[in-house]
Amino acid sequence: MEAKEISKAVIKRLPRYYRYLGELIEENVERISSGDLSKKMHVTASQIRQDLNNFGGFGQQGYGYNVHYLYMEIGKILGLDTIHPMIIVGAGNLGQALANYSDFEKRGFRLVGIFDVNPVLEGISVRGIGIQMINTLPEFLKENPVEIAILTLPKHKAKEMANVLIKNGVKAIWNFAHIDLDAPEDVIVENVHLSESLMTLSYNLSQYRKEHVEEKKETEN
Amino acid sequence: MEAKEISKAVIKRLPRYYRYLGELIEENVERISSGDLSKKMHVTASQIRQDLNNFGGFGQQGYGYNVHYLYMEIGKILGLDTIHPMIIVGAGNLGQALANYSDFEKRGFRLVGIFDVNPVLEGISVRGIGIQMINTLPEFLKENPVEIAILTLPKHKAKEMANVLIKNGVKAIWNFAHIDLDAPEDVIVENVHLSESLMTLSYNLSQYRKEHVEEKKETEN
DNA sequence: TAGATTGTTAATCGATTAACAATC
DNA sequence: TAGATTGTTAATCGATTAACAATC
Repeated sequence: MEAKEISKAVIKRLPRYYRYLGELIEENVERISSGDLSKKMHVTASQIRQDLNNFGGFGQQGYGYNVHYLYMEIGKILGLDTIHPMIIVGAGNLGQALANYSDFEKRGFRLVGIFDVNPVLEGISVRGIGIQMINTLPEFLKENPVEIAILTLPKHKAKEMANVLIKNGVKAIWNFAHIDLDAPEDVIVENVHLSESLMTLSYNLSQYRKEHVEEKKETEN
Repeated sequence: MEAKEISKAVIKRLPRYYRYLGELIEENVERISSGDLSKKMHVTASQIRQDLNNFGGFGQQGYGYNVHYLYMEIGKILGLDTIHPMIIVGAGNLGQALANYSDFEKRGFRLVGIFDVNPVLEGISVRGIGIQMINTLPEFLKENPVEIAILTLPKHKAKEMANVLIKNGVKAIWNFAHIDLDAPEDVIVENVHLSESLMTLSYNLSQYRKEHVEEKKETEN
């Protein structure tokens, strides 16, 4: 049985399904059809059924999908049924903001350490976790199982520290630095490039304006 | 002359080209061919040429692309040649982290106000800008031109405030709240759903493990 | 001019949507 | 059983890659 590769596009949509299903649970909705869900989410029913069927038949003909069951199943697919020990590397504003993000904990992402290069920050406690100096990191990784490292260091330091993380067995890096890390293929890298997101917004803004300056031309047609 | 719609996929790649070109400028590289750039960026040369030709012929046969010229042109396409006045709505950890992000300023994104609902924060200054109470926002928007609002409020407050922003003429929302805003089509919304990004990482991590637990099966083939 | 490399058309590949038989 | 809705195959659409003539 070949492990059929699931496309990145599908995977990116899973968390959004998960979110909507969570909301439906809060509203005490017990079942939903792909048709109804598609209206809520502004996607096609076909896409929902195709996406889900990559992972198995979660629905039932004539009935639809059981909301709670589907929620749990997608949770499992996303790996939210296990605890993921996590460290933050870079305790600046963004690092600290993420440390304070209690939602992650709920989903099994457990913060176990915070590290920085700046001695001024040493010992300062964020959400009960003291900031440690980065030279203690290799030892820490030997003694504590860590799956995910959140990399919130400025870009000139990020590349170097990424290598330390990888060398010491971290299996995934959530990268907020504005660089492309070149990690071996057994290390997962997920990038959050905020400035690129803002530029995309800026593009759309500029584009919209251009189109509407040209509204006069439309009247000629 | 019809305004041919440019695909979202292309637009998302533009900031990355921009970033690599910026690096090339720092390395004093004057020109580059699509072939060489493709190796650096791990994409196909074909894609680079196709992408760029959506916006015009920036290169020259037999020569390649002038790095500085292309950098400037992509900057213009992304709207980085103009100033975008910007406010932050939600002065929690993330809001403050973004306020402290000096890189945005360099690209023309100028922070002109910070707002929150929490009276404890009133008057506290972040990067020289005092946090204001959110009820002063409509008046502020009347007196100050604001293009972009960064929405870093918890989700239950975010929807409501998004409506206030839209009603008062904000043209774009950079949304960090875990909800889908339904804005009119003349308001640009760019979402940064951090928890969804982390779930994608978690999926890839779990998936990788599953595949490598099954490595034993591979030996049977 | 000859060599290099673009701009662009054509071919391929993958993702989305539509359709419908299977089935609860 | 009849109606509803899935799971899945087939059709369409769009994006990526390959190829090459145009041209610097």
